Formats: sequence, structure tokens, C-alpha cells
Amino acid sequence: MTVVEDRRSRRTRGALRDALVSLVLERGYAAVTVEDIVAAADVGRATFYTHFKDKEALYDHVVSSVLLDLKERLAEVLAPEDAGFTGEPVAEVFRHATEQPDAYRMILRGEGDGRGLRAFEDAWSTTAHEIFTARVKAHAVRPRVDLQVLARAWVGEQVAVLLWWLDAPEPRPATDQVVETLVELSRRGRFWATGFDPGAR
Amino acid sequence: MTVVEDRRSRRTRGALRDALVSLVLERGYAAVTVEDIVAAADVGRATFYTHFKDKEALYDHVVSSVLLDLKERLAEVLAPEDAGFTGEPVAEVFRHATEQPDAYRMILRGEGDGRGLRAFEDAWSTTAHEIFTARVKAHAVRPRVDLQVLARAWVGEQVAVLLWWLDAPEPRPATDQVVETLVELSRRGRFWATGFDPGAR
DNA sequence: CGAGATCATAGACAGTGTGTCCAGAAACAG
DNA sequence: CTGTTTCTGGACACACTGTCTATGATCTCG
Repeated sequence: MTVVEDRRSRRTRGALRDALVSLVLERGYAAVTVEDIVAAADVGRATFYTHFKDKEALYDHVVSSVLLDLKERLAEVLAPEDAGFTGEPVAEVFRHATEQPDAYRMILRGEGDGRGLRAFEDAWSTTAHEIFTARVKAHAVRPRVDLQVLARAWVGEQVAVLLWWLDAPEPRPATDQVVETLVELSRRGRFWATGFDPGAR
Repeated sequence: MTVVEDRRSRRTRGALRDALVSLVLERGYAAVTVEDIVAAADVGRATFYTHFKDKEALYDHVVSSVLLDLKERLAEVLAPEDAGFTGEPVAEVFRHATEQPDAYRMILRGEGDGRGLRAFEDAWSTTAHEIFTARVKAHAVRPRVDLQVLARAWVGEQVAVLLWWLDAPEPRPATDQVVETLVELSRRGRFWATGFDPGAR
């Protein structure tokens, strides 16, 4: 049985994950074969199929582990009562992305037919929608636009900037500065859109 | 010679283009084989390769024809002296997208390894950057953020909303209303970012 | 109408990658 | 050392690719 969850297994899976990510970044998802992956991971081809059904399964594995982690951290950041609309969630996403930039690059570039990107956008726009909704309710104001559209637009913006930032040549522009920009854009645009402008006077 | 540019040839290419687009929307790019395409287009397999080197070549053909057309129209809209920053370019993209929604859906979803989406974003963000730059210069103001980032963010927003709109169930929200929202968001966010706010008082 | 050009077609071909299976080697825990 | 689990290379049938050839279909223009 897998009572012990053999270390070997963990190491193999890890090697395969890393191999996939770096190869995909190098040549693009479609151009990477299972052979390439096992070669890079220094693993037998047969072994691959004992761990994952597919190249796609491995890809999904990478995506979901990244996203699970991110969601947990966002939940923490958003736990406090009126945490919405501050820059914290945005900053947290940026921080998380720097910890595993390659996986993020792969996902946000839409590699692997874009499933990963879509998953990311869905998760993030759901969060965004919740933030907007909570804030609108808390301040008893009427949104001027569909909050769903607003969330989509917001996430599209975030993703674009995050990707730009990840792909920027070293040394990268300071995280805090970029985050600040995004937050400030939200102030002027999003706050208005939700009929709530904390900066108004 | 192809002096006459035989009508047959045009029809065949058109049929292949349409077949690709609809099949990709149905099953995703990777799951579509050349066999599928020629079957849907009611064309022999050998014929395919006399017109296109590849499935990729056909895909690129679709993308570039869509983009060429769009760029021309944008150029017209932007021709007038101070056309920048009005809602016209945005509206034009939306209009163009309704004329060939399937091709746009395919491209914006990032099908085909995302090359099409990247081409679209590059073209559009270049335009956006020009608009911002021109406006900043015309009003002799100092931008508060990197205009490149601003353009990226803006385009990310546009793409997200455009895709949301294209995928919305019929009857779709009125184009004009969505466009208006995007333009208004630009007012509050982008105008501020470029240090130029026509609505300020 | 008929000759000449152009385009479309079916079928065969080797090449590459896939996913499955097996029997044996290697690594590990107790 | 023993038994369990994981890893391994090699073999297999299968699917899709891209190229080629010989033949048939369709159009143009005199």
C-alpha cells in the first residue's frame, strides 16, 4: 500500500513537474513530448504513466497545485472583515507568483490550450467579484456597471500586468511599485464603477 | 500560372478556414486533426497540403487576415488629429468582432498555443501606447505610471471584456453599453494615470 | 467544341509520438 | 534478509502527419 507515500514517488513527481514547466517555457506546450519530459526528469518512460495518465494530467497537476496554494493564501488575506478593495490581495498574488515564477509564466501565457489561464482567471475573478459585492453592500451604494464585467476587466488587467512583470528583464521593476499602480488604477476606475469612492472629498 | 486566381482555390481556402474555426471552437485546437478539417470542408486530404503547409499555417492564415482587417479599420478611426482617448477605437474593435465572432472567439480564447491572442494583444497594445503617448504629449503632462504597463493593463481589460461579451448568451448585452463602460473606466483610471483628466474640475 | 492549364483526389508511404503491457531490476521498511 | 513498492527497457498496436504519384475533374480561351 501507499501507506508511507514513498519519498521516491514524491521526488519523481516533482522532477516530472519541473521538467514539464521548464520544457514548456522553452519550446511551448505542443512541442514537448512525453519522451522529452522523462528524459529531462531522468526517469523511464514507463514510469511516467504510472504517475500520470497523460501529458495533460501532469499539466493539470501543476496548475491545480499552484492554484490551491494561491487560493489558501488569498483566503487568509481576505479573512479580516473589511479587507476588500485594499491592495493586499493584489500584492499577495504578485508575491506568490515570484515564488514559482516559471509555473506562473507557463500558466499565464496560456500554454496547454489555456486551461490553466482560464482556471486562474476564474478563481481570481470570483474573488474579485466577491470583493466588489461586499464593498458595494457595506457602503449601501448602487454599482454603475455589472459587477461581473467589472471583475472580468479587473482580472484581465491584473493578468496582463503580472505577465508583463514576470517577463520583464532583470532586475524587475519593484513589486511594490507595480502593485501600487494597480491599486491606484482601481481607486480611480473601479471605485467609481462601484459607486463607492473612498478617496472622494 | 495563377494569373486568374481561380475561384475554386478561393472557395477551397475559405472552406478550410471556416472548418478550422468551427472545429476548434467545438473541440479545442489540439483535438482537431487535418483529417477532421478536410472532412468538414468536404475536401480531399491531399488538397489541404497544396494550400497550407500545416494546420498551424492555416491557423496563422486565419489570424493574420482578421488582424490585417482590424488594423486597417483602426488606422482609419485614429486618422483624425486628436482622435486618441475617445471611445472610437474600442467601439471599432467591438464592431469588428461581431462581424466574425467565431474567429474572434478562437483567437481571444488563446486557442492554437496563444499565438493569435499574443498577436492581437501586441497590435492593440501598440495602438493603445501610441494613443496614450500622443495624448500625454499633446497636453504636456507627466504620466504617473509607465505607459507601457498602462497599455498592457488596458488591453488586458479590453480582451477580458470582449471575450466575456462574445461568450455571453444571446441576446448579448448591448454593444454600446459595454463600450461605454470601458470608456468610462478609462476616464477614471487611465486619464488619471496619464496625468490628464478631461473630467477634472 | 476541344486543347491546355490548373486544381482536386485517392491511396500508399515512412516517420513520429502515444498509451499499454510485461518481466525483471532496484530501492526501501521493518 | 524478506516482502513490498517503485522504476525500468523493450515490444506492441494505433493514430496522425507530411509527402508523393498517377489519375480524374473543372475551368479558360481560342
